[in-house]
Parts: sequence; structure tokens; C-alpha cells
Amino acid sequence: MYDALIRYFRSYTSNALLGDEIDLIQRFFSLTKFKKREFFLQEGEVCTYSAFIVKGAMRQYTVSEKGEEHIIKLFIENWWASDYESVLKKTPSIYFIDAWEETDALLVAKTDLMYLINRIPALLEWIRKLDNNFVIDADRRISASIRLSAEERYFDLEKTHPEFIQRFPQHIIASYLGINRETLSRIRSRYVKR
Amino acid sequence: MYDALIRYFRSYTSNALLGDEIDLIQRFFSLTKFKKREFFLQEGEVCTYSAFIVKGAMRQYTVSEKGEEHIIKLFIENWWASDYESVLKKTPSIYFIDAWEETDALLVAKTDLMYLINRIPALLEWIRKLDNNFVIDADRRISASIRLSAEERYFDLEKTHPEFIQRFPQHIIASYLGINRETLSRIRSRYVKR
DNA sequence: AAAAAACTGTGACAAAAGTCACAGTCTAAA
DNA sequence: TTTAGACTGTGACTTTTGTCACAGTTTTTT
Repeated sequence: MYDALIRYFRSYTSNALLGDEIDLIQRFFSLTKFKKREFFLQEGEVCTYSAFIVKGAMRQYTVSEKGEEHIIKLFIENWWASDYESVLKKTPSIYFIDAWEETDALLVAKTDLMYLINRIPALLEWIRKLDNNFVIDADRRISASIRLSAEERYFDLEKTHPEFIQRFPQHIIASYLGINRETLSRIRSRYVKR
Repeated sequence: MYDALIRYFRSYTSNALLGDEIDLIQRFFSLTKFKKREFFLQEGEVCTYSAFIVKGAMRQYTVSEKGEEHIIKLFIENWWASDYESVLKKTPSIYFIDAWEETDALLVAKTDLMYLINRIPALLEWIRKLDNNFVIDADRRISASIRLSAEERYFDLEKTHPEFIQRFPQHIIASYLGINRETLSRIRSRYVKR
């Protein structure tokens, strides 16, 4: 179970991960299973953990006063589910995070992760690269939201994250793109016909 | 001139900045002045520098086939103008970055900055915090683009970055919000009247 | 195996935002 | 101080996207 995590870390770093470092990591990550729709985080809570997804899929979303869900992020294997802002600033989250599929995750507390990063050079290298990737991905999405139409954003997502489109139902993808399910259905049908 | 930069670094870190570290920093940052509309980066170039803005304002944008400018980011004093993705991945940028106002900036090459970060603990602390802030800011904008209407996004920007609204003309703000200038004009006039 | 829930498609209409055209104001340069 | 360019507002119209309603299909649960 921890193999996936160690393999993941290794894929990010040129520093070796030593045996006792691996032991240390395993001590601070705890395996947690989420059933479908089970919450990892609820609105109003301060997020203190990050969840490494070994198997499964999760989503992060807000619920408006009208009860509409707006999906901000989707997470699958080898991704980290967490409300970054809440974790870092210790502020109550405005998001829900729950399991879309039955999910196995390895949870680590923020303080423990900090400790590990300060102790293990490979993890410092990892977190810096991960942060860079987060920024690049986020910038791309912002750029897409400004430059592209709903249709173009869908085809962009198809290119950048085809795994999402295969894995999540259309109404989830629509919400993630900031459009509604009917609009996405029509975008798709326009192109099936040609 | 370098005072602003050193003060800025100090504001981010609990580690002291030593005299010889300051000397080292100054050696790698070079003062550059940009006239209005002068480019720091053009589409197709690989971005190898980051620009710390001492005084002035810059913008990052794409130009569509139709010649429309889509503004992705705005930068003012104490911000860093740079195409993060191009710098990190060494890929040609899809963006232009130019000076909106007459701007004084301190430029540093990516490789030099890496060297400084590896040598000066205060700068490692700084870059980690800055990356965190980038992620938090970017996530907020993504969230806003999905959850909020054009009008709500404008008022959100008014709350989170009032300095932008005072400093840049409306059509720039409109572009930054992903709407067109007429729409923003109407949003504003609706609220002036009440 | 049946029932319930979740998911998708589509028509009719509504609302939001974009486009085009033009006028008026403000600012900066000659 | 005049002139050009940049900026803002607004009306008329178009396009895109959203809303509502309902039907049909697929998946999950009992």
C-alpha cells in the first residue's frame, strides 16, 4: 500500500530515498478508506490533512445557497486531495471534498508533512516540484477560462486531461468546466454528428 | 534601488539575510527600465528571466488570431512578472508581457535565481512561501471563474485586489475578468445608479 | 429481478454576455 | 493649445449559455 506512495515520491526526485527515511514516511501516513460520497472535508472545517490517493477518485466543490454544486477540482490516483488555502492559512474551508468512487488514501497531517520535508531532502525536492506543477496547471486553467469558449474549454480538457473525461460522468465534467450539463451535452452532440 | 528587493525578501522570511548574502543577491539582479508598451516577453520566446517590479505595472496576455488581447495577469510593485510555465519547462511562451506604465524592474535569470535559492536559506523560505501564495491565488481565481457570474467576479476583484481597479483602465480589468468592456461598463453603471 | 437512483439528451424559452456602431470625455503629445 | 489617441458609455441587435420540463437509458441497490 505504501509502495505506491514511495514510488510516487521517487518519480519526482533525483535524491535517493533511504531505508530509514522510508520507515519515517510510513510512520506518518495512515491508510484510510472512503466509501462513495463519504466526506474527507466539509465546509467550515479547517483542513489539516492531505490525502494521497492510492486508488479511487475524489472531488472538491462548493454548494451555493440554491444547493448547486460547483466542482473546483477532481482528483484521481497519485494526486493529492486537500484544500491548500485552508491547510496553509488554517482558515475554515469553503469547500467539500468527498470520494466520488470508493477510495483508498494515505493521509498525512500538515505538521507531520512539514517535519518530513525538513528532514528528508528528497521530499523537499518533491514538494518544490509539486508546487511548481500546481502553479502551472492552475495558470493554464485560468488562461483557458479567460481566452476560450465553453466548447473550446471542453476540447482543451479532452487534450490535457482525457483521463477525467473517461472517468467522471458528463455532469461532473460540465461543472468542472463551469458550464451546465445541458450545454455540455449539446457541445458533444454537435461533434458526434459530424 | 535594491533596497526594495531586500525589504521584500525580508518581509517573507524569518531567516536573517546576511551582508554577504545581500551582496550576492545584488550581483545577480540587474536593473532594467521599461517604457510604456515595451516588451519583457513576446509570444514564441522562452522566458528565462523573472522581473521584480520596483515601480510600475505590467501585464501578461495572449493575442488571438482575430487580434484580441486576453489579459491573464497584472503585475504591480513587489510582484514578479514572468511566464512561470515557460521558465520552468523551457518551452516557448504563448504570452506577451509588456509594461503598462513606465516600469523599473530588477531582472534575474532563472539559473541565477536557482543558485541563490540553493545558497541562501532565507531565499529558500521565501520561494516556498511565494509558491504557496501563487497556488492559493490561482485556486481562488479558478474557483471564482466556476462559481461566480461576471458581475460577482467584478465585485470579488474589488474586494481582493482593489489596487488593480484603481490602477488599470476598465477595459483592462474587463479583459482580466474574461468579459468585454461593454459588459463591465454596464455592470458598473447598474450600481452607480442605486 | 424489480425498483430506485443516477445519468444523458433534447425541445422551448429566458437570461446573460458579446458585437457593432457611434458619441462623448479625458489625456498626452506635438 | 490644438490634435490624436485612448478610454468610457449606451442603444440595438446577435449569439451563447442557462433554465425548466420531461423522456429514455444505464447503473446501483434491495
